[in-house]
Order: sequence, then C-alpha cells, then structure tokens
Amino acid sequence: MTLRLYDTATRSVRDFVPREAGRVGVYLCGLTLQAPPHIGHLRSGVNYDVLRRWLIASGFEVTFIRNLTDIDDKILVKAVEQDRPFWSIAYTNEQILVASYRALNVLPPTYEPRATGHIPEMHQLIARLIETGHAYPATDGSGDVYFDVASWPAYGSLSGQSPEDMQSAGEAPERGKRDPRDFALWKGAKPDEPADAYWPSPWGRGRPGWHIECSAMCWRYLGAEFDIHGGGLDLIFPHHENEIAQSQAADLPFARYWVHHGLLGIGGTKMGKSLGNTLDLDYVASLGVRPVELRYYYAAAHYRSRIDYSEDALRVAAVAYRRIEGFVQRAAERVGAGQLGELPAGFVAAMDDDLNTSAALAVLHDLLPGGNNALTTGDDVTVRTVLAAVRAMLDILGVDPLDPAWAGGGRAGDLRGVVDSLIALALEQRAQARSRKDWAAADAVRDQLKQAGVVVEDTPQGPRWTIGEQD
RNA sequence: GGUGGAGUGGCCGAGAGGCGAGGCAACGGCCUGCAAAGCCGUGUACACGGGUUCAAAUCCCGUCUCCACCUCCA
Repeated sequence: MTLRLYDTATRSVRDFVPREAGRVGVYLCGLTLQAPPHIGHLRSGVNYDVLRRWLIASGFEVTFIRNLTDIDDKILVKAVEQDRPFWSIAYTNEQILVASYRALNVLPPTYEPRATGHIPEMHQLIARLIETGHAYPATDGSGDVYFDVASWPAYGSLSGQSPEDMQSAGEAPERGKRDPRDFALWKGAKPDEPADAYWPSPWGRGRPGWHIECSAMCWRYLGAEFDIHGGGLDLIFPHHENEIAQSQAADLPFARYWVHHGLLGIGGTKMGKSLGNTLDLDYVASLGVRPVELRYYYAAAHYRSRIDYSEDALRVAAVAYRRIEGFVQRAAERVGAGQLGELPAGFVAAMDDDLNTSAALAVLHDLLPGGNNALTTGDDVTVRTVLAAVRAMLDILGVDPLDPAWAGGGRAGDLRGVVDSLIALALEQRAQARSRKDWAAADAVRDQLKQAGVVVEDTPQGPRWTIGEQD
C-alpha cells in the first residue's frame, strides 16, 4: 500500500508518486506576518507537520519549505500607524509564530525563507513573463507590473472557475490593468507608504506582489518542478491559481500535488482578526489545556475537515489524550520507555489513506485496553510491546508524551526528584495509617496532597502520584 | 450569480452499497477500605422526501439548512 493524497487540482485522491524516487519536496504557504498567529493558523503548521512526519516514516527524504510573507499591504499600514519599521513588525510576529510552533512540537522546516530575501528571483520571473508576453508594466506610470490573465488559457483550472464567470474584480481603481482579473506581480512605490519598503527594479522602485513571492521561493528551494504544494482552502483562489499561472507561464512545471487543509472556524463563522474572534496559544493555556492536547485536538479530525472550535470539544480531546498519556506513563514507569516499536498495519493503512488521522487514532485506542490489562496483571512483555507500538503511533502524530519536546523547562526534571522524595514522605504516613486501618488519617493525607495539586492512585504495584489538572 | 464542500447517536468525529470506527459523556458491573485509574458490558445514529438494489448512512432525483471561495486571508 502506498500513500494516497487528495489533490485539489484533480479533485480526487491520487497515489503519491514523487518526482524523484525516495525524495519529496514540499512547499507550504506560511503566514503573512501582519499579526500573531491564532489557533487556526497553527492548525495549518501542525497538519503539514504530520504529513512531513508520515513522509519521513514512509522512507522519503523530505525537503520542507514553509515561507514567511514579511511585507504586504497590511504590514505597511501598521508600520505607518505605529510609526515603526515594517520589518520590525514582521519580525515580532515571526518570533511569536516560531515559539508557537515549537510549543506545539512542529519540526522546524528545512528552511523558512522570507519574501524580502528573494527579490532578485522575483525580478527574474517577472522579466521572463514580460518577455514571453504574459505580463506587462502598467501604462499609467504607477510602476505596477501585472500578469496578463487573458494570455494564459488554463487560468482557473485549479479552482474550477472560468474567468468569464468570476465576479467583476475588486481592485477597482487600478486603471493600468488591461483586464480587471489581471493581478500584480510588482507594485510600484506609493507616496503614503513607508520610505524603506521599496527595492529598485527595472520597472521602477517598488515591492513584490503577494503571489510572485511563493513562485520565486518554490523555484529557489525546490526547483522548477516539485512534489507537494500546500496551504489553506482559502488560498486556492486567487493565490494558488495565480502561482500556477505565473509559474507555468514562466516555464516552471511547478507543483505535482495540491494539498489543502480545512479551516478552523468558531461559532459557525471563520476565525479572523477582523471579526475579533481569534484565539491563540495563550488563551488555550488559560483554559488549562496544554499544547500537546491542542495538537491532539487537531489530529482527531481529518485535515480536510472544517473544525468548528468549541471549548467543550477541546476539553474532550484533552481528556482523551490524558487517557493515552496515562497508559504511556504508567507503562514507562514499569518497563522503561524503551524504543519506538513497529506501526500496526491498520495505522499505516489509515495514514496512507489521505492521512486519515481519525481512523489512525482509533487503531491506537484499540490497543489501550490490552495494554492496561497487561499492566494490572503484570504482563511486562505485553506492556513493553503495546507501549512501543503506541509511542510509535503517537510519534507520527507528534504527541508522544515521552518526547523530550514536551518536557517543561530545564529545571523541572531536577525539581521532580525533590518533590518525589517529599511526596514519598507523605505517602509513607498514609501507608502506615492504612496498615492500621485508620482510613480517616489515610484519606486526610490524600486530600491534602490533592489540594496541593497532587493526585494519588493506588496500583497493584503500590501508590503512584501525578500532578493533577491546574485550575 | 459562479465554484467547491458539509449535514452521522447527548457531544466530538471517521466511514462511503452488505460485517454497529473511535473518543467523551451516561448507565450497570468488576477492582478498591473508600477513591482514583483501569477493566468488562450497555447505544442500532446517519437533514428531509422519493427512487435504484436481494441489500443504501453510502448510488440516483428532488427539497431544506449550513460553510468556504469568487476581495487580503492558514
């Protein structure tokens, strides 16, 4: 069985065949750094991180590029409003994004290029498009350069729309266009924008249009043709449509598979800054939900499904995760962490089927009762086997509780040793009380620990403690 | 108006012609001094109306509702 992926371009699930055996190039449209990321943006990174981990597990060498758009209209508007350099605003948001992804155990991309670092590549592409008659400098002296949509008959093939049926274009006032559907490759400098936001070009001072950035960066890092291009469903049109048109018109075959993920909405509508309904990682933390649990919440739904965020659903996911985590911890305490084991066939089949993480998780859950039973009967061989398989699956999804990535700050480990011996003292008191059947005294110890946030459980192997839910 | 997608048990959420995904919650039981955790068991759900078929949540027709995109958007 081989990996099958839904390809937006053909609107079907296709066998994944890389351009070059054993290697995969993936490009994911990252964020525009006009604001910090919300949990919808973060879902995107996590989804493709799972894809990447699965490709690696399937034996591919993966080059994973996720770009950063560090200049655009909104960033420039903010720069003027805040009287602050546009690049500083972008960088601040970039830092938050990087920290959020790290918190979610998203593997760093092979490279994370910034749009402003690739102006020469964009110039080359634009020049080539002008030469071949697919682009033209605006005739109104604005310094804009547009892609000539009419010159590219295949325009609209990705989104399944024909140019004639499209509603009349929005960017109305730009009169230098031959056709309202033409889009900007290069934007001429405007007087009301920051003076440091421009680069020289053969067409005058200006800055890149949004779409050309991605074509340039794909080309630079993955070559003329590469395997997978990803992004949110909302990018299909116009962004990805435009990328295809301008790249292919410039003789770049471009992406072989188009993978789009569903958006995360809230209350039946989309999450967005303009709607004032964005939720970020800090908010999730304030709910007492850890990043790993948020990540599990993402994985519980298929990547192409829309997730309508709700606090209840998030909490349910967290509870489900804790059950898995509980087994892993108890098992590891008993037989040691061990190595990651082999992936069950059902899990592999589910992941190969367009990354069906829901079905994959069902396979994982099915192993739990057996593992827990082995734990109570002391069947260490089975415990070890189940633990290895469960951790292997969790690792693919990026939520293995034993992954060092989830360990708290460096000091936590040392502290745990200290706390452990203190709690051992209390548990000793309790054990003595229990042996003389002084239940009241025994329960008092347990209650006090509970109030301190320590949950005590009695197991066949004696009492164990964990840090309970923080409120 | 155009394009694409979705409506599944109390909730979340897979599946896509025939063997009741899975999770959470609930209920019963086991275990426990009591708990906690865990285990065992209990649910015949697929928006509505027709149709095709031996068989439909899955296919076809119609209806309703919702979402996304067509403008910057993960």
